Amino acid sequence: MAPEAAPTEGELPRTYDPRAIEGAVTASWVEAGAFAAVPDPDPDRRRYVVMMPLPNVTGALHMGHAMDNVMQDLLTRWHRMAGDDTLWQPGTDHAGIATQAVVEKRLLELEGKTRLDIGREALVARIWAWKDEYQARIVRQQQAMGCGCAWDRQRFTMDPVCSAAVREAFFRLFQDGLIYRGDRLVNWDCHLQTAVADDEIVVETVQGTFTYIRYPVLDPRPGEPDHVVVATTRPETMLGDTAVAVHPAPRGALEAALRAAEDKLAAAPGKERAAAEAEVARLRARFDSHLPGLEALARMAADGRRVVLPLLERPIPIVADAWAKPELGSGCVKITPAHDPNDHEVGKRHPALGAINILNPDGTLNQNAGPYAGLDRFVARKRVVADLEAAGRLEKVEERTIELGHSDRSKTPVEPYLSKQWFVRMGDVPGGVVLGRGTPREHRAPGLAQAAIDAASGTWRSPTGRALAFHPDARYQATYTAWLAEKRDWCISRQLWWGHRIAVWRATLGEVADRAALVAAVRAGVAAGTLCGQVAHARTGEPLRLEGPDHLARLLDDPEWGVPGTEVALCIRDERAEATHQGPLEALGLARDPDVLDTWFSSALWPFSTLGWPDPAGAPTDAGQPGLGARDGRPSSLDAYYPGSCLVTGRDIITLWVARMVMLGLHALGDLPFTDVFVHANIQDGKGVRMSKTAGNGIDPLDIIAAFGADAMRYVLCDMQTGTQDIRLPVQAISPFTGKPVELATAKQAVVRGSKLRGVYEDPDTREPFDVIGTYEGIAKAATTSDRFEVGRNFCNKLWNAARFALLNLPAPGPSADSGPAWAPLARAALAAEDRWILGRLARGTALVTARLEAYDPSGALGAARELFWGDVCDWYLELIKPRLRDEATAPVARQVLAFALDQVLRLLHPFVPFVSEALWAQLGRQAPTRGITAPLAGATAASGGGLLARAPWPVADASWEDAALEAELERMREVTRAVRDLRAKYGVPPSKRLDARVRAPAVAAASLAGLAQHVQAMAGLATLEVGDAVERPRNSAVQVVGELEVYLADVLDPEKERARLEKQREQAQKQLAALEKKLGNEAFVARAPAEVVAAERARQAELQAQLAGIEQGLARL
RNA sequence: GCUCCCGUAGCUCAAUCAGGAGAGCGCCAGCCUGACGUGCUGGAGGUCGGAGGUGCGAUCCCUCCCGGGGGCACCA
Repeated sequence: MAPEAAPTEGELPRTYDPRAIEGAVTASWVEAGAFAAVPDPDPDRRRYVVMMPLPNVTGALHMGHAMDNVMQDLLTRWHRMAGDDTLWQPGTDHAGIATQAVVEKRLLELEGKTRLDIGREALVARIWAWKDEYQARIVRQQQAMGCGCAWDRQRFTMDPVCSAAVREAFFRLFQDGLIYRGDRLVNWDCHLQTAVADDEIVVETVQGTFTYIRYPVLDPRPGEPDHVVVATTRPETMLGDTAVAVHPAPRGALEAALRAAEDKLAAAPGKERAAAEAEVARLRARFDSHLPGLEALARMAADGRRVVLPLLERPIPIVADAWAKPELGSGCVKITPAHDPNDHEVGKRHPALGAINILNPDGTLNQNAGPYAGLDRFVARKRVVADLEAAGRLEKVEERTIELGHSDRSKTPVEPYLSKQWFVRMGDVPGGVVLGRGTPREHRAPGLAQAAIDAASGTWRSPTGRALAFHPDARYQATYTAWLAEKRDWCISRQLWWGHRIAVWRATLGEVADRAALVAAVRAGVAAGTLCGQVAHARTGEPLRLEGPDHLARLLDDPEWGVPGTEVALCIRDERAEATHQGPLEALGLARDPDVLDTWFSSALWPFSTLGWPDPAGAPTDAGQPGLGARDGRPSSLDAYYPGSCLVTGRDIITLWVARMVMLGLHALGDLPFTDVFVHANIQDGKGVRMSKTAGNGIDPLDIIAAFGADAMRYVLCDMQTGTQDIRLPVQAISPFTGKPVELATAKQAVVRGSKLRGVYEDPDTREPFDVIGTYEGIAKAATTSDRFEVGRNFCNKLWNAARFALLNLPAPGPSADSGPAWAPLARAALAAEDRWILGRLARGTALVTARLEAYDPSGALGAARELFWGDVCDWYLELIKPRLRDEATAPVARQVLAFALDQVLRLLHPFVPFVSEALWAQLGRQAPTRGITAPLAGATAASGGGLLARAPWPVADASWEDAALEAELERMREVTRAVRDLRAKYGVPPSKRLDARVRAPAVAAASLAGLAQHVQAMAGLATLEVGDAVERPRNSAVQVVGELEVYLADVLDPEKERARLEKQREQAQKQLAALEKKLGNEAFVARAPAEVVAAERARQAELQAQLAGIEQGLARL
């Protein structure tokens, strides 16, 4: 067919154009409900459940998310094809503090207003609008990537279904005494005015000061120091000091420190010696300079002596506590229990000290700061220092770099702040905790954290026999276990407006109008299971769980508890119960806690909140969504899809999220939410910085899809996913002003409205700002690109064209199809050698791809599929059958094998490149509706199990096609072909020139090669080929030695070139042989190496000797 | 400070149990070969970060050094 002829009906276009197929393929999936999860009534059907690591709605997805999503899609498509009842649950996360911060920031930037200006209701409404916008955008991105999620099950952590689960989980943990409210030092964000978790803090090195302050000793006696010196980076906190501490036994502690330093010096490698020596010297000097004073102070501490806090002139005690290290600073330390975590611990050891909070939530000082009340903490800091100096109490001020924790959300320094917060108890509890209460999987564990640690221990099994394991690299189990082992209680309250409001109503008894009515209400509620409660001790604040309907009544008669300061906290189970209880409780004087829950609390429930727990049948799903309850003989979604299978994520949320899902899944349902944690690589930008929404260095996958196609992007992501090695992705932005590419690794961040917005860069030519992640209104959005994705597009084009070639040779579709020969089973004997060979390769390739997927090795799996498709099918099989396809007598068998090979390749490639494979599959189905070798394959047509490739069965390797002898014969044929091609290239013979060749080979090899001679001729462009064990080398022929074979190519001899070429080969062979002979000449090697290694080396020696002999002969005949 | 990982071709990354170093891109040369120039054929290119050690044998195991990154903790 001439190129300019119009394509026949149904013929594929010449060039792969992703945009022409992606939309239609997506539509066909959606229309068929290809990814819907419908619980199978058969309890023995294998399930495969992946819960999407819910992206948060602060912004759009970048390449890092694309990697995460593609990995999940790869696994779920594969499992769906393999026949599993598969659910990939999509959804988004409200990301409490992050989203509120983004919206608040925008409010301030665009309208100059704060949340207090517009109020709680209006702010929350704006956040919902933001959420709607970004959730839609995220879904668009995921669908464009080809994500085969159960889209009709889309959930959001604050939707009614998930909210019901959050409320129930909180109620149950509260009821079990695993949630309590306590006085804790939290990390306080003064800007957002909320507590933030440890992992929401970024520590930055900043320039700071060390302020040394003198505290005069009250009534010093002769021989005693008249003051102590303490140092601090935050001088204003001295206003909250309640003591000064000194080590109780300074000499012993100093000696211990000196010994440690000396040990370190002894072990110090060269570079660290000088520093270690200096440290030892410094410590020795302290025995004279500091120790006497410290010992005096230790005695004074034991005596109950005091110092005077400057400025406020408050006497405070000297206490003895090992927290004060004689080897550091002055050896004394100020104790501020309300504003320093370590001091807080000291405070607990000396309860009489109390704690003085000097901060207001907004970071100004409160009335406890006396004359400094009302000042911002940074203003107060300066004034305190100035006043100390004026009072002569300032020893010195040092400039120093300090590590300062900043809130990741507001970027302002966090303050340790004493406040009441809600916590989940992570540690072991007396009697243990009940996991999966009321389920068939109910069992006990020492505590929540321990339960999660045990789950990954290797020996533990859940009641259903499941355990947790990390893939492909088990080392992340150590991260997980190490974090859990600390068993630090989890602060779950946030002082925000956006989130799940805690459903607890509280009051002190003093505030309760009618105790009898309260007792009655609690009795009724607890008995009905709609209320549970805790009381907090008036003095210690220690919580006590109410057990049984009458517990509160008894406590109120107890003089220890029945006092006005005792606080009662009641949790209302759900919204229906709230309708009953809220009014009466509030009338009694109880008020709802204003806090909301940490986002990770609702995220931790994701594997079952999405499935309708605790009541799938009653779950208030959205309009158009399927119900989650059991019906039509099918189990509920919860029963079908919990416990799940695999969690796919980057390593950064192993502790934040994975561990918490494990704990809360075990607590609620008694089983693991998944058994496999697949930790994939993170995508880094060109500078090696991990892409993240907050860093603003993300790249929009839609840009890459627009430029190269979704399949190309997926191909490259899969190919990059090797182990857990992070991947650098150099990216250019296309300037919206000049159209020129801008290398982002070197581009300047732009300053817009006085601040550096994340993800906004400056055009190097126009100096105008552009935005690469598309978050900012009014800033031009730049498309991004990276040439790393070209290989993906090239691969897809190759696949497209190979399929196109096959389809051009298969019967045309449509009414004329019946003119072609019908499908018929093929006997092995009817197949040509290359047919049997490719069937063997397909079997081997299928097994290899499957094995690599099972090993969580997407790159290996894709590599195997690519090698099979490109290396075997395209480079050899298609070329080998071209002559047969031109001959109607031999074409039908070749066509049938070709259709089968294409079928198998498309199935194997589908999880990697779903769009192009699905499009080609449709065309293959039209032209070869029945496919197979000995029997028709399942899943090829609508009649045999559904027309979509996404739902077609995964190939099963048929090892009976593997034939080692045949493979060896074909391999010899390929080697001879390559030898001829190599000679042609070396001698510059144009491919169009037909040559005469001879091969001398031992009889057996010669016989098999002769049977394949026509292939060598065709593939190497030969006019004639003579093979035998006695063929003569023609005069003037070049020679190539291939193992025991010698290939002669006539009429190309240029003696000088030939000599040079052979000499080079000889040199190489000699070099290798010499190394080998040296090895074999080593008696120790022969004696001590394994026999099979020695034998292999001997065989290789023989081979090299034969080759060398052939080369020598060739040289001799020149 | 503790701890983990990484360093292999110009680039981005592989290499199972220690036994002849690979892929893709890029580069060089040739090719308008009956689907594909987003292609085909051939080729060059590596002191496996450095130095020691153990082994018959080290890219691989051990120690130290250099360089890069992550996690945890702490800072009077």
